[in-house]
Amino acid sequence: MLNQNLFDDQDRSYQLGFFPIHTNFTSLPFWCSKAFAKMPPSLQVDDDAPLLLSEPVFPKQKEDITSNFAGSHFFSLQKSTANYWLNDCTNMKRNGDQTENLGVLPIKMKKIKARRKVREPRFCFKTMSDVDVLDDGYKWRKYGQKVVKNTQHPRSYYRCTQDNCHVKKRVERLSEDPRMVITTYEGRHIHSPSHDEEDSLASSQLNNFFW
DNA sequence: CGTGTTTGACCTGCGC
DNA sequence: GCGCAGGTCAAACACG
Repeated sequence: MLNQNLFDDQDRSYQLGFFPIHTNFTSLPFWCSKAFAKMPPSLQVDDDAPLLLSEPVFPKQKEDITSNFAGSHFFSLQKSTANYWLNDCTNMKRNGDQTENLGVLPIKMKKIKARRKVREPRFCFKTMSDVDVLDDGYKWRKYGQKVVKNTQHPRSYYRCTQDNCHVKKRVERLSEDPRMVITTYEGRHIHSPSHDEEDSLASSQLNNFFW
């Protein structure tokens, strides 16, 4: 298994996702639902600080880790039964056909608050963009739009168009700064990005690895 | 005609 | 239990 060292059956932990972050970032991605967990103070997002992430990039090939993301910080988010872990995978490198994590720095987060209902994992990105819907390689169908209280801009709801894939995303603009787009992903894709279908077979395992 | 968007109605979770 | 707000549905509509 590619990232075997990130799985722990005894602790029932599993990978939630990876965050390649370019060097010009001014804040870390944050776990969207504050009810789930809170980042440790050193990683908390300051709402008053300028928030800028490069567009969320989802590497399709493992070579992307060492090529396209060279010089970038690269984090993985892992969930166990009781905690969230943020691993710094910046020094990940290839070793033949195997990819291994080097210099992984697990950061233990606060205990997860018990929830009444189990939800799919969510990831939230704040991106400075003129367009609302960022190209993440997947095909989405809009199924709703809602004006959220105390906000000027409507929130749009999208579903992945792939059969049997139940991933959803919400897109809204920050009321304090309309230049910022907040994109929230919910769930995991069970397929490769739509523009990458020709090598979906070869990358299917990788896709599970990354998302 | 097929596909995607719009939008009002309806459903559901949550706080009080 | 009630009311509010967020999330979803689905019919109507737009467009290529």
